[in-house]
Amino acid sequence: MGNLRRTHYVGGLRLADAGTEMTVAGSIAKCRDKGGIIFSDLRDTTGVLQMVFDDGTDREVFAKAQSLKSEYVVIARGTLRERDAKTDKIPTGEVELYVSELRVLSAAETTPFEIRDEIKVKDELRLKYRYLDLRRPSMHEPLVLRSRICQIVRNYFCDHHFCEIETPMLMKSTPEGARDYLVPSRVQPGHFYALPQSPQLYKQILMLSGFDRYFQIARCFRDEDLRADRQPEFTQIDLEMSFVTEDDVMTLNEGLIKLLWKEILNIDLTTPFRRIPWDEAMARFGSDKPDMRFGLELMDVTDAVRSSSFAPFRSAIDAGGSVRLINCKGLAGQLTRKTIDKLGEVAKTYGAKGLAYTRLTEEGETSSFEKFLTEEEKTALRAAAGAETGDVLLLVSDANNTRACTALGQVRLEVGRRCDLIDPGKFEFLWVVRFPLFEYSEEEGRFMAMHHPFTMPTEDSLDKVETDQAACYANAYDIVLNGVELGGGSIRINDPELQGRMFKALGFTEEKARESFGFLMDAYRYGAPPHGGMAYGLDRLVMLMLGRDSIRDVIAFPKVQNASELMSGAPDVVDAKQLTDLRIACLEEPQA
RNA sequence: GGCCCGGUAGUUCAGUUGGUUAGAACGCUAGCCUGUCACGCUAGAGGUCGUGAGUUCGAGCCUCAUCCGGGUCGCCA
Repeated sequence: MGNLRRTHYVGGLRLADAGTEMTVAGSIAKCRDKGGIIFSDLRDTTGVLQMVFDDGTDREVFAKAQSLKSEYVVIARGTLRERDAKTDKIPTGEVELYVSELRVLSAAETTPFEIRDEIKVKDELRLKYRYLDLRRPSMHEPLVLRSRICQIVRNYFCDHHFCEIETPMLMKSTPEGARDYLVPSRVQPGHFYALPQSPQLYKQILMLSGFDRYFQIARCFRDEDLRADRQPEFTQIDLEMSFVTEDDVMTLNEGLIKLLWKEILNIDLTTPFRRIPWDEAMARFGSDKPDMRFGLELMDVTDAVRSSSFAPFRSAIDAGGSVRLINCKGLAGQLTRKTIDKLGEVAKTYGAKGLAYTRLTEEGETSSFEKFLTEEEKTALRAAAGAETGDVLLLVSDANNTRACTALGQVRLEVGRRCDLIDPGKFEFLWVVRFPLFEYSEEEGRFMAMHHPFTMPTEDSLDKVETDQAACYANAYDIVLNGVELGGGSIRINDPELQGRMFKALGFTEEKARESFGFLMDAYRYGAPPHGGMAYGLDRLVMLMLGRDSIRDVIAFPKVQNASELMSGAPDVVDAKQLTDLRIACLEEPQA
């Protein structure tokens, strides 16, 4: 850099700074060589500034400017001045740097793709050259904002008497839950650590250690298949509090969300957020994370068609199931036969047998099932639905009520998207509360913990833990934003006797429980304050705040669908020696 | 593990019923241009059509397999 040292970042330079002598540094975003005058855009981490060279410029400097190409790294000194021709396309558009000294610090080969926001490039290529992709402002900004968000989170919790504590990344593998990433122990051959799926057990222990309030921005690992909003490693904002109720946890966290939205987006949110029991969320929206930005609520119309001979309804009702309906008000124009067929595919994807419909248009009505109904049933159904000309009724029947609701809930979302019912600028928060304590697993043939095995049952469920697991509810809560689960938590069991009953209800033998969670059960014997907490998916939080639709946009080096990282090429084979040290043999030859 | 979509210049894409020399835009290279900002003008270079096999006189196009990427169901306490 010679004698040049940066004095200014470019992003904040305005007309008021004109006349200032300064030195800036960054990369060349674009050159416009007009012959006698050269414009060159300089990009640093804060923004873009135009540099100018003309016949008043030192000849040697002008020659250097002619040689500039995209992505060359430079440092330049000059005087900031008002532009002759201003632009409002960039924030610094009223000023430019009239350069008197220029140094090329690093030349650059032609990049595999242009470093501009407007261009479309395949994800595969962008991820292989992630360092180039991250130079683009639209990829750069989310990470800068993510850092600010973390700072606000830290300050908020510290201000509220939380203690930030790091918990181990190498821990004991636990049953239940997601598949663990395993790490072999060299000093104890055949023994393995697991990477944490969450700091859950440690944070509960910290409450027993008397820290009263804990938080951590913690990396978590789950060896499961990826999605647009799921990465094998991700970050949680994790917190736990002693001597609190469900309400205390929710209120404190509403404060955090309100602060974040104000500081980052300058949006005033209204708190408290609404709270909806899980049963109601499922019945009205067919989801435990309902998107509340639009209506189209589900209705239970089982009674209207209870004696119907329509076979799908008949079999669902006879098996103790139900018939659910949404009335797509005034959408008959948009929901053509073809579109309804597509919606039927959606319903089937989520386990429904099909999607029944009635389309009421000016020209007449078409229905896939009403010919099987009596006039009375038809009238009752339409009355229940509040059906009018222009409406489309969509129905799912299933022996399993949750499945019926879930499938129709997904249809609801698809109708919302297709018919443009969702305002993308809206932020609709809610808490889903009173989750079921257990969930029946067809695969395991037993009840499993819906949240985790340390979740406190609700008062009215305490006596049913062993006897009626399907009717038990939990002091658990999820915070939901625009149809996405942002985070969740619960009040924990702090009574060893109740914890024992829970393990038993979950089908753990005494030995199995002891083997897996013995240290935790022991810890609770020495005095445990009542406590509860929650954890946010930080990546999803940042994604939603910035209006992105993939979690990858807010993670510096994300992994692709087969869990590899395309830039570095992880995972990769290792030396035979490394495996020998660990006493590990491969059952399958790795592919070259 | 299942289903759906995609892979053609550096990039994004087009490519007819299977037929001669595979096109466009942007980028790149060279030249010109003193107020551009998606700068403009002129010229030029640039292709194992993801990979392998098959059908055919002939394959970017059809068939099979395989690899890679995306979405999704299962899965994710």
